[in-house]
Amino acid sequence: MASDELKMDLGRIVQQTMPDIVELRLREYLKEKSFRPGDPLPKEIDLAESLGVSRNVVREALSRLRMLGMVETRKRRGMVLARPDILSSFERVLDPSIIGETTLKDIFELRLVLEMGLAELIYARKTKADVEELKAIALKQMDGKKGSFRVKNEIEFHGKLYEMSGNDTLKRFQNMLLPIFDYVIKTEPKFISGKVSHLDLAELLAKGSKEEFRQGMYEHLKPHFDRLKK
Amino acid sequence: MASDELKMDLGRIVQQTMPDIVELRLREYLKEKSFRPGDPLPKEIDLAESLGVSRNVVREALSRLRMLGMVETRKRRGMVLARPDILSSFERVLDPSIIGETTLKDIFELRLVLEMGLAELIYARKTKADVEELKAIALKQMDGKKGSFRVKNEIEFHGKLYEMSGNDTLKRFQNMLLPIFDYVIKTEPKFISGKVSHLDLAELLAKGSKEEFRQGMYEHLKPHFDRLKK
DNA sequence: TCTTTGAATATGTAGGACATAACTACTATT
DNA sequence: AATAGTAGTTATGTCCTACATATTCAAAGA
Repeated sequence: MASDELKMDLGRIVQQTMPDIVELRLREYLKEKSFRPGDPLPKEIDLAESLGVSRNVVREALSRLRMLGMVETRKRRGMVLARPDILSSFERVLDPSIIGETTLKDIFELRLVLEMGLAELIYARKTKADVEELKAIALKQMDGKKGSFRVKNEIEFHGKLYEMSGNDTLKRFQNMLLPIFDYVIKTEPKFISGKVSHLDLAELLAKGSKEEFRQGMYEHLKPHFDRLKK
Repeated sequence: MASDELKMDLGRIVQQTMPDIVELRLREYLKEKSFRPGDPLPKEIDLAESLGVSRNVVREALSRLRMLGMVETRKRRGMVLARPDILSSFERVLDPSIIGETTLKDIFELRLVLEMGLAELIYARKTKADVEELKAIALKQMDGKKGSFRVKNEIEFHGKLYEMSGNDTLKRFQNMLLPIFDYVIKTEPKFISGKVSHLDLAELLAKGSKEEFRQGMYEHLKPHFDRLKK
């Protein structure tokens, strides 16, 4: 029996299957020929013949590209290159119960980094209406007692901050990271919150400087920062 | 002829193909039964029979999951649930020539946000050796004249910063965003650099506070921040 | 000119066949 | 008895054929 160490050192010989290869070749092909979204692709049979594989194999590869949103197919008309949504592929894989411990930690840290850097975009784009809305969200929290409400409100508040960044991709990204945070929070011994509340942050955003706001955010997230390991 | 706007508003009715449905059902199935990495999956024929579809359809769906690294298959032994690498799926889709203009801009902004927030992790984990190495990289730049070297050195410097974050996922993420930045830079009228140089940043990191470093980073990236649109 | 009808075509799905690798159990050899 | 070799079994990998279905295109009809 091979030791785990040996396994680690040598790695596993992963034999490429035909669909793997075809997927790669197709990707190269699209890049080489600099296909643009909307351009039509050769039909399956031609691809199969050119590559010297069965139509089955080509279809498996195409199925992958279709999943990623790179190609769209319609009957009779054939296939066209499409513009993939970069986040939807990400979403498929983001399952906290499958992701490893280390990656989970990395992603949680990523959130901290994002929220500290977010101040730049927020201060470049925030409007009065935004700040008012944020304040309203923060105020709602004062009434809420139940834990489930707290979590929901937490998400709403921070979500609003991302929204204020004016960066849609970022906002969506945060949105799909939520289950991860949720998972991490749940595995924490207890819910710890920093000295700076949501309302404090909203006030800072209304009247304070970018640096003051960031400092406030740091304090708000401090319990998490304190747990960062060297 | 339908206008592009109308198309955008209504979206296209995308008819779900069988592999689409099967992929979804399999994903649900794995979640419901709370499969863990290493657990064996039923064999293809059984899946096909249970779902009432041909083995072909099941294989297309499985091929997708295999691509994402969610399942691994070995002959005779069957399939097992695996731990997907969350970034590899991302990588497949990150082609600047295909991604839309807006998303491209969003991603570039994401970089700015990351580098501003990165200070937190860097200051929590940096070592003397790291700082020295960073300084060495910054010094190399002084000699270089050619543009290609400048870009390479630029990447090396910022890459080192991500590395110092001690967050592997983040570092890899940055690495795969590089082609995007490259693309954005190339479409810029000219290469503009801020007042604060790499060497300045390295010095700040050695002697300055976290806030000073972040301020330096802001100045370094200032040309980009100035171009942020409301 | 507009509508309708039908043929043509590329993808979608099914099902069967066989190759191949890997596991099992058994056999033979020292 | 321990090891090496052998044959059989099994699930995946690949190929092939057939047909359904949607969509386009063009010809026929009003």
